Amino acid sequence: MDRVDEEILRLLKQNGRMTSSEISKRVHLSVPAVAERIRKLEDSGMIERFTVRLNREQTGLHLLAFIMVELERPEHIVGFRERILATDSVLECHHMAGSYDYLLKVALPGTRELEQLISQTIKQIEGVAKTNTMIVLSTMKEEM
Amino acid sequence: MDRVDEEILRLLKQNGRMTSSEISKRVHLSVPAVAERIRKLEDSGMIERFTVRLNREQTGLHLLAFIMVELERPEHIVGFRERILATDSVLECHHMAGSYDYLLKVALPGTRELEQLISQTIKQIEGVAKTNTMIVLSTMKEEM
DNA sequence: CTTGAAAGCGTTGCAGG
DNA sequence: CCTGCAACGCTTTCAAG
Repeated sequence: MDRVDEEILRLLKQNGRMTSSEISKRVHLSVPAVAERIRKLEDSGMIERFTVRLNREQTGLHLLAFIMVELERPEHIVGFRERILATDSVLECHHMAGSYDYLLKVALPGTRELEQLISQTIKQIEGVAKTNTMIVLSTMKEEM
Repeated sequence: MDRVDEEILRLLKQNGRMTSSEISKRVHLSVPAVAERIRKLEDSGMIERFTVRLNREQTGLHLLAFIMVELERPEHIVGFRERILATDSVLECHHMAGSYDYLLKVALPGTRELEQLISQTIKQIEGVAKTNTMIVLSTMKEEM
Protein backbone atom coordinates (compact mmCIF):
# COMPACT_ATOMS: atom_id res chain seq x y z
CA MET A 1 0.00 0.00 0.00
CA ASP A 2 1.88 3.04 -1.23
CA ARG A 3 0.86 6.34 -2.69
CA VAL A 4 0.17 4.80 -6.08
CA ASP A 5 -2.19 2.21 -4.60
CA GLU A 6 -4.02 4.97 -2.78
CA GLU A 7 -4.39 6.92 -6.00
CA ILE A 8 -5.68 3.84 -7.79
CA LEU A 9 -8.26 3.30 -5.05
CA ARG A 10 -9.29 6.94 -5.27
CA LEU A 11 -9.84 6.63 -9.02
CA LEU A 12 -11.76 3.38 -8.67
CA LYS A 13 -13.98 4.92 -6.01
CA GLN A 14 -14.93 7.61 -8.50
CA ASN A 15 -15.41 5.14 -11.31
CA GLY A 16 -15.39 1.46 -10.55
CA ARG A 17 -15.30 0.60 -14.23
CA MET A 18 -12.23 2.64 -15.04
CA THR A 19 -9.96 0.41 -17.09
CA SER A 20 -6.38 -0.43 -16.23
CA SER A 21 -5.25 1.42 -19.33
CA GLU A 22 -7.07 4.59 -18.29
CA ILE A 23 -5.62 4.34 -14.78
CA SER A 24 -2.15 3.69 -16.18
CA LYS A 25 -2.19 7.09 -17.90
CA ARG A 26 -3.01 8.86 -14.63
CA VAL A 27 -0.58 7.14 -12.29
CA HIS A 28 2.26 6.88 -14.82
CA LEU A 29 2.60 3.14 -14.62
CA SER A 30 2.33 0.51 -17.32
CA VAL A 31 -0.96 -1.30 -17.90
CA PRO A 32 0.25 -4.68 -16.58
CA ALA A 33 1.62 -2.99 -13.46
CA VAL A 34 -1.71 -1.33 -12.76
CA ALA A 35 -3.64 -4.55 -13.40
CA GLU A 36 -1.34 -6.39 -11.02
CA ARG A 37 -1.84 -3.80 -8.28
CA ILE A 38 -5.62 -3.97 -8.61
CA ARG A 39 -5.51 -7.76 -8.44
CA LYS A 40 -3.44 -7.59 -5.26
CA LEU A 41 -5.78 -5.03 -3.70
CA GLU A 42 -8.63 -7.43 -4.35
CA ASP A 43 -6.78 -10.49 -3.05
CA SER A 44 -5.68 -8.73 0.11
CA GLY A 45 -9.30 -7.84 0.87
CA MET A 46 -8.63 -4.12 0.74
CA ILE A 47 -11.11 -3.98 -2.13
CA GLU A 48 -14.12 -5.87 -0.80
CA ARG A 49 -15.98 -5.73 -4.10
CA PHE A 50 -16.79 -3.66 -7.10
CA THR A 51 -20.29 -2.36 -6.87
CA VAL A 52 -22.72 0.25 -8.09
CA ARG A 53 -24.11 3.26 -6.29
CA LEU A 54 -27.83 3.76 -6.86
CA ASN A 55 -29.97 6.87 -6.53
CA ARG A 56 -32.14 6.19 -3.52
CA GLU A 57 -34.82 8.73 -4.47
CA GLN A 58 -35.26 7.14 -7.88
CA THR A 59 -35.67 3.73 -6.30
CA GLY A 60 -38.69 5.11 -4.45
CA LEU A 61 -37.07 5.27 -1.03
CA HIS A 62 -37.89 8.85 -0.10
CA LEU A 63 -37.55 8.51 3.64
CA LEU A 64 -34.31 8.00 5.53
CA ALA A 65 -34.27 7.57 9.29
CA PHE A 66 -32.11 6.48 12.19
CA ILE A 67 -33.63 4.32 14.88
CA MET A 68 -31.96 3.84 18.25
CA VAL A 69 -32.88 0.60 19.95
CA GLU A 70 -32.56 -0.48 23.55
CA LEU A 71 -32.38 -4.23 24.14
CA GLU A 72 -33.47 -5.66 27.48
CA ARG A 73 -30.97 -8.45 28.00
CA PRO A 74 -28.02 -9.92 26.11
CA GLU A 75 -29.83 -13.22 25.48
CA HIS A 76 -32.07 -11.47 22.96
CA ILE A 77 -29.22 -10.42 20.72
CA VAL A 78 -29.26 -13.48 18.46
CA GLY A 79 -32.95 -13.20 17.60
CA PHE A 80 -32.64 -9.45 17.11
CA ARG A 81 -29.66 -9.88 14.86
CA GLU A 82 -31.38 -12.46 12.66
CA ARG A 83 -34.48 -10.34 12.23
CA ILE A 84 -32.50 -7.21 11.38
CA LEU A 85 -30.25 -8.92 8.85
CA ALA A 86 -33.33 -10.27 7.08
CA THR A 87 -34.97 -6.85 6.83
CA ASP A 88 -34.04 -5.16 3.54
CA SER A 89 -35.04 -1.67 4.59
CA VAL A 90 -32.42 -1.70 7.32
CA LEU A 91 -29.29 -0.42 5.61
CA GLU A 92 -27.08 -0.37 8.67
CA CYS A 93 -27.05 -1.85 12.13
CA HIS A 94 -24.40 -0.87 14.64
CA HIS A 95 -23.87 -2.06 18.18
CA MET A 96 -23.28 1.09 20.19
CA ALA A 97 -21.70 2.26 23.38
CA GLY A 98 -23.96 4.56 25.34
CA SER A 99 -27.56 4.76 26.41
CA TYR A 100 -28.95 2.85 23.43
CA ASP A 101 -27.64 -0.55 22.39
CA TYR A 102 -28.19 -0.41 18.63
CA LEU A 103 -28.41 2.22 15.96
CA LEU A 104 -30.24 1.37 12.75
CA LYS A 105 -30.22 3.34 9.53
CA VAL A 106 -33.31 2.63 7.46
CA ALA A 107 -34.56 3.66 4.02
CA LEU A 108 -38.24 3.43 3.18
CA PRO A 109 -40.81 4.75 0.71
CA GLY A 110 -42.55 6.90 3.33
CA THR A 111 -43.86 7.36 6.84
CA ARG A 112 -46.47 4.65 6.43
CA GLU A 113 -43.76 2.07 5.88
CA LEU A 114 -41.68 3.52 8.69
CA GLU A 115 -44.59 3.16 11.08
CA GLN A 116 -45.00 -0.43 9.93
CA LEU A 117 -41.32 -1.19 10.33
CA ILE A 118 -41.25 0.17 13.87
CA SER A 119 -44.48 -1.28 15.18
CA GLN A 120 -44.74 -4.48 13.14
CA THR A 121 -41.10 -5.51 12.92
CA ILE A 122 -38.73 -3.88 15.37
CA LYS A 123 -41.00 -3.62 18.39
CA GLN A 124 -42.17 -7.18 17.80
CA ILE A 125 -38.66 -8.52 18.26
CA GLU A 126 -38.25 -10.16 21.62
CA GLY A 127 -36.24 -8.05 24.03
CA VAL A 128 -36.70 -4.67 22.35
CA ALA A 129 -37.48 -2.40 25.27
CA LYS A 130 -37.42 1.03 23.72
CA THR A 131 -36.83 2.77 20.41
CA ASN A 132 -36.12 6.34 19.43
CA THR A 133 -36.55 7.38 15.80
CA MET A 134 -34.83 10.33 14.18
CA ILE A 135 -36.02 11.44 10.75
CA VAL A 136 -33.61 12.72 8.12
CA LEU A 137 -34.78 15.93 6.47
CA SER A 138 -31.98 16.12 3.92
CA THR A 139 -28.57 14.64 3.33
CA MET A 140 -25.57 16.77 2.39
CA LYS A 141 -22.98 14.01 2.32
CA GLU A 142 -23.20 10.24 2.14
CA GLU A 143 -20.21 8.05 1.39
CA MET A 144 -18.80 4.71 2.30
CA MET B 1 -37.74 -0.10 -14.66
CA ASP B 2 -39.14 -3.60 -14.79
CA ARG B 3 -38.22 -6.82 -13.10
CA VAL B 4 -35.29 -7.39 -15.45
CA ASP B 5 -33.79 -3.98 -14.67
CA GLU B 6 -34.11 -4.72 -10.97
CA GLU B 7 -32.33 -8.02 -11.43
CA ILE B 8 -29.55 -6.31 -13.39
CA LEU B 9 -29.13 -3.76 -10.59
CA ARG B 10 -29.04 -6.55 -8.03
CA LEU B 11 -26.28 -8.32 -9.96
CA LEU B 12 -24.28 -5.12 -10.45
CA LYS B 13 -24.54 -4.35 -6.74
CA GLN B 14 -22.91 -7.69 -6.01
CA ASN B 15 -20.29 -7.24 -8.70
CA GLY B 16 -19.96 -3.88 -10.40
CA ARG B 17 -17.58 -5.31 -12.96
CA MET B 18 -19.90 -8.07 -14.13
CA THR B 19 -19.88 -7.97 -17.93
CA SER B 20 -22.95 -7.62 -20.10
CA SER B 21 -22.36 -11.11 -21.45
CA GLU B 22 -22.32 -12.60 -17.95
CA ILE B 23 -25.49 -10.72 -17.05
CA SER B 24 -27.14 -11.76 -20.29
CA LYS B 25 -26.84 -15.41 -19.28
CA ARG B 26 -28.59 -14.76 -15.98
CA VAL B 27 -31.46 -12.62 -17.12
CA HIS B 28 -32.06 -14.46 -20.39
CA LEU B 29 -31.61 -11.43 -22.61
CA SER B 30 -29.19 -10.85 -25.44
CA VAL B 31 -25.91 -9.04 -24.79
CA PRO B 32 -26.86 -5.87 -26.72
CA ALA B 33 -30.17 -5.73 -24.85
CA VAL B 34 -28.41 -5.91 -21.49
CA ALA B 35 -25.84 -3.30 -22.51
CA GLU B 36 -28.62 -1.00 -23.63
CA ARG B 37 -30.47 -1.37 -20.33
CA ILE B 38 -27.35 -0.60 -18.31
CA ARG B 39 -26.68 2.47 -20.45
CA LYS B 40 -30.24 3.70 -19.85
CA LEU B 41 -29.97 3.07 -16.11
CA GLU B 42 -26.86 5.22 -16.11
CA ASP B 43 -28.37 7.96 -18.26
CA SER B 44 -31.53 8.14 -16.16
CA GLY B 45 -29.41 8.64 -13.04
CA MET B 46 -30.69 5.48 -11.39
CA ILE B 47 -27.10 4.28 -11.40
CA GLU B 48 -25.17 7.20 -9.91
CA ARG B 49 -21.81 5.61 -10.54
CA PHE B 50 -19.83 2.44 -10.54
CA THR B 51 -17.58 2.31 -7.53
CA VAL B 52 -15.57 0.10 -5.25
CA ARG B 53 -16.26 -0.93 -1.68
CA LEU B 54 -13.19 -0.83 0.54
CA ASN B 55 -12.44 -2.61 3.78
CA ARG B 56 -12.44 0.15 6.37
CA GLU B 57 -10.39 -1.78 8.93
CA GLN B 58 -7.63 -2.40 6.41
CA THR B 59 -7.51 1.28 5.54
CA GLY B 60 -6.61 1.94 9.17
CA LEU B 61 -9.95 3.44 10.17
CA HIS B 62 -10.68 1.37 13.24
CA LEU B 63 -13.11 3.73 14.89
CA LEU B 64 -16.61 4.50 13.69
CA ALA B 65 -18.81 7.01 15.48
CA PHE B 66 -21.96 9.08 15.14
CA ILE B 67 -21.91 12.67 16.26
CA MET B 68 -25.09 14.63 16.83
CA VAL B 69 -24.68 18.37 16.42
CA GLU B 70 -26.84 21.24 17.58
CA LEU B 71 -26.47 24.45 15.61
CA GLU B 72 -27.31 27.76 17.24
CA ARG B 73 -28.91 29.68 14.40
CA PRO B 74 -29.73 29.04 10.75
CA GLU B 75 -27.22 31.66 9.57
CA HIS B 76 -24.38 29.34 10.56
CA ILE B 77 -25.48 26.57 8.22
CA VAL B 78 -23.39 27.68 5.23
CA GLY B 79 -20.11 27.77 7.14
CA PHE B 80 -20.91 24.50 8.88
CA ARG B 81 -21.73 22.84 5.60
CA GLU B 82 -18.51 23.97 3.93
CA ARG B 83 -16.35 22.76 6.78
CA ILE B 84 -18.08 19.39 6.95
CA LEU B 85 -17.90 18.74 3.22
CA ALA B 86 -14.16 19.46 3.32
CA THR B 87 -13.54 17.00 6.16
CA ASP B 88 -12.66 13.56 4.78
CA SER B 89 -13.30 11.68 8.00
CA VAL B 90 -16.95 12.71 7.90
CA LEU B 91 -18.62 10.01 5.83
CA GLU B 92 -22.16 11.24 6.21
CA CYS B 93 -23.93 14.41 7.23
CA HIS B 94 -27.69 14.50 7.59
CA HIS B 95 -29.96 17.38 8.51
CA MET B 96 -32.31 15.96 11.11
CA ALA B 97 -35.71 16.55 12.59
CA GLY B 98 -35.67 16.42 16.37
CA SER B 99 -33.58 17.69 19.22
CA TYR B 100 -30.29 17.74 17.31
CA ASP B 101 -29.91 19.49 13.96
CA TYR B 102 -27.27 17.33 12.30
CA LEU B 103 -26.10 13.77 12.52
CA LEU B 104 -22.58 12.96 11.35
CA LYS B 105 -21.10 9.55 10.70
CA VAL B 106 -17.33 9.60 11.02
CA ALA B 107 -14.54 7.07 10.49
CA LEU B 108 -11.14 7.58 12.10
CA PRO B 109 -8.00 5.69 13.08
CA GLY B 110 -8.72 5.92 16.80
CA THR B 111 -9.94 7.91 19.78
CA ARG B 112 -7.07 10.39 19.54
CA GLU B 113 -8.22 11.47 16.12
CA LEU B 114 -11.84 11.51 17.25
CA GLU B 115 -10.96 13.83 20.09
CA GLN B 116 -9.13 16.06 17.63
CA LEU B 117 -12.04 16.06 15.19
CA ILE B 118 -14.52 17.04 17.86
CA SER B 119 -12.49 19.65 19.67
CA GLN B 120 -10.34 21.02 16.85
CA THR B 121 -12.76 20.88 13.95
CA ILE B 122 -16.41 20.50 14.81
CA LYS B 123 -16.55 22.57 17.99
CA GLN B 124 -14.50 25.27 16.27
CA ILE B 125 -17.18 25.78 13.65
CA GLU B 126 -19.13 28.95 14.29
CA GLY B 127 -22.59 28.23 15.62
CA VAL B 128 -22.00 24.74 16.96
CA ALA B 129 -23.65 24.85 20.36
CA LYS B 130 -23.54 21.25 21.48
CA THR B 131 -22.42 17.82 20.32
CA ASN B 132 -23.18 14.31 21.44
CA THR B 133 -20.92 11.48 20.31
CA MET B 134 -21.93 7.84 20.10
CA ILE B 135 -19.22 5.24 19.58
CA VAL B 136 -19.78 2.16 17.44
CA LEU B 137 -18.60 -1.05 19.12
CA SER B 138 -19.27 -3.31 16.16
CA THR B 139 -21.21 -3.26 12.90
CA MET B 140 -23.42 -6.14 11.82
CA LYS B 141 -24.74 -4.61 8.62
CA GLU B 142 -23.63 -1.72 6.47
CA GLU B 143 -24.97 -1.14 2.99
CA MET B 144 -25.87 1.71 0.71
C1' DC C 1 -36.84 -7.76 -28.52
C1' DT C 2 -33.68 -11.29 -31.51
C1' DT C 3 -29.28 -13.19 -34.20
C1' DG C 4 -24.92 -12.75 -36.64
C1' DA C 5 -20.87 -10.55 -38.32
C1' DA C 6 -17.22 -7.13 -38.23
C1' DA C 7 -14.34 -3.87 -36.09
C1' DG C 8 -12.17 -1.93 -32.13
C1' DC C 9 -10.49 -1.97 -27.53
C1' DG C 10 -8.72 -3.80 -23.30
C1' DT C 11 -6.76 -7.57 -20.93
C1' DT C 12 -3.59 -11.33 -20.09
C1' DG C 13 0.48 -13.94 -20.60
C1' DC C 14 5.03 -14.44 -21.92
C1' DA C 15 9.20 -12.83 -23.69
C1' DG C 16 13.56 -10.14 -22.72
C1' DG C 17 15.63 -5.99 -20.32
C1' DC D 1 9.42 -2.11 -12.51
C1' DC D 2 9.52 -1.61 -18.07
C1' DT D 3 8.44 -2.67 -23.35
C1' DG D 4 6.57 -5.40 -27.15
C1' DC D 5 3.99 -8.94 -29.22
C1' DA D 6 0.39 -12.24 -29.66
C1' DA D 7 -3.97 -14.40 -28.30
C1' DC D 8 -8.18 -14.00 -26.41
C1' DG D 9 -12.53 -12.01 -24.73
C1' DC D 10 -15.86 -8.46 -24.54
C1' DT D 11 -18.17 -4.47 -26.35
C1' DT D 12 -20.19 -1.83 -29.86
C1' DT D 13 -22.40 -1.13 -34.02
C1' DC D 14 -24.64 -2.47 -37.81
C1' DA D 15 -28.01 -5.07 -40.70
C1' DA D 16 -31.96 -7.86 -41.02
C1' DG D 17 -35.98 -10.31 -38.88
